[in-house]
Amino acid sequence: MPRKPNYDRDDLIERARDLFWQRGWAGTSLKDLEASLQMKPGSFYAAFGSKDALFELALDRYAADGTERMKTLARNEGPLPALQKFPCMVISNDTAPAKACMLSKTLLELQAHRHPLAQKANTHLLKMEQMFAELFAQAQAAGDISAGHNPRSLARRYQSDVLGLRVSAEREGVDAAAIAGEIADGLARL
Amino acid sequence: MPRKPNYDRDDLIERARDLFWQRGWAGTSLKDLEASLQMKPGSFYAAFGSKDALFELALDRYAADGTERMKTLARNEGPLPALQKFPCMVISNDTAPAKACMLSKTLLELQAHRHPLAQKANTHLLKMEQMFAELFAQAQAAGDISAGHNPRSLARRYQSDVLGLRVSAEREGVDAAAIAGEIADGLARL
DNA sequence: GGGTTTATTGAGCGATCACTCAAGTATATA
DNA sequence: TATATACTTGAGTGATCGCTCAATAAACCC
Repeated sequence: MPRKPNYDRDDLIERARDLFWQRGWAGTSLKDLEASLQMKPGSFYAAFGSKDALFELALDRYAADGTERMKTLARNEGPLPALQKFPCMVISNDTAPAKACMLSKTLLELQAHRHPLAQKANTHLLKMEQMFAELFAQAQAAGDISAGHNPRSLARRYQSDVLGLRVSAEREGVDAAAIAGEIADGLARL
Repeated sequence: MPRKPNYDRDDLIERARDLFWQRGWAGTSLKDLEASLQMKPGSFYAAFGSKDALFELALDRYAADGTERMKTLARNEGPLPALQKFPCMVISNDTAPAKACMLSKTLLELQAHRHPLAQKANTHLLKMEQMFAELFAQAQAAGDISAGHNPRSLARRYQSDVLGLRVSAEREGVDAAAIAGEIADGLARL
């Protein structure tokens, strides 16, 4: 004999992700969340338990979306073209709340406090790196990249470059698209 | 007929820089600063005016130190070796409060709020980029790097890579030294 | 040493933080 | 329709935020 909530939970998590992604953990207050999610404190805490718990859901959602976008790209265009297009893609989305990666923002903000969410971000970054490594291995198997390289090393460097690109894209007066192009060109020469 | 302060202002700024660098703007409270600087609120505000004002001094100090370290390196070893050794240097300093760049941390944390300190970080990053461009131009003039490249483009890419490296160095389980080595190797092939 | 000037102290300011809970409201089943 | 079971509301919690200021202490000039 229950009563259904009058909101879409996934939609709320998505809106929370956008807020947290853009403003960070400390930079997003419950007042901000209440305004964006159109929820009063009581509903908020009944639905999510705490600000941290919602942030974790948002982080999981962010990582899952990123992984899925990359895998879709690889399925449609092949491993190497996907790796080449991904950098440009992540900084070109003007509707996204930020250019920088939410995982790296979370890591940089909370790592010093040894906050569990920083550990969570760390884990997601590692999974992303492993996905990149698989794509590099597939590109090697397809003969698109020389087999002499270690896929895990390539992935480590690639991810580092993309994180740098996305920090640079957050700056003003920097042609991030040019950097993305250089990263793509670099992959073609491997 | 004044009374001298019983502290060394530069030393206080340095300690504040370390705190802000490690914990970020929102992550560093006045209580933290009071404890680290050994100052009561009254003295703190008499000396610095506000938390933001001290953060700005700390940011200026951080940028000046980084610039000086790089210029010293270039004076002692030449432009190209300096550019090659810098990435390894910034992530190897175990006494530093953090691996990541304070300017990029500040940018990522405060850019969304259009906080003046984010603009300040932006400006410092641009000056650093210009310094890198000068070093690339000098390396080209010395014949160490092919003259075909645009020094400003090289600097833009180099800085992006170093920022990415320093984010990666903040993670656990990532061999950042290996990435630094790859960046250095890449410069040798230009 | 007296007088002036400045540094230091620390209790406490209003605002905001994340969060709670009792009361009220809507929806399902019986 | 009656009742049980959620969900929603919003005033209000203690804690902490950045910061103020009147009182006190110390160092300088004469």
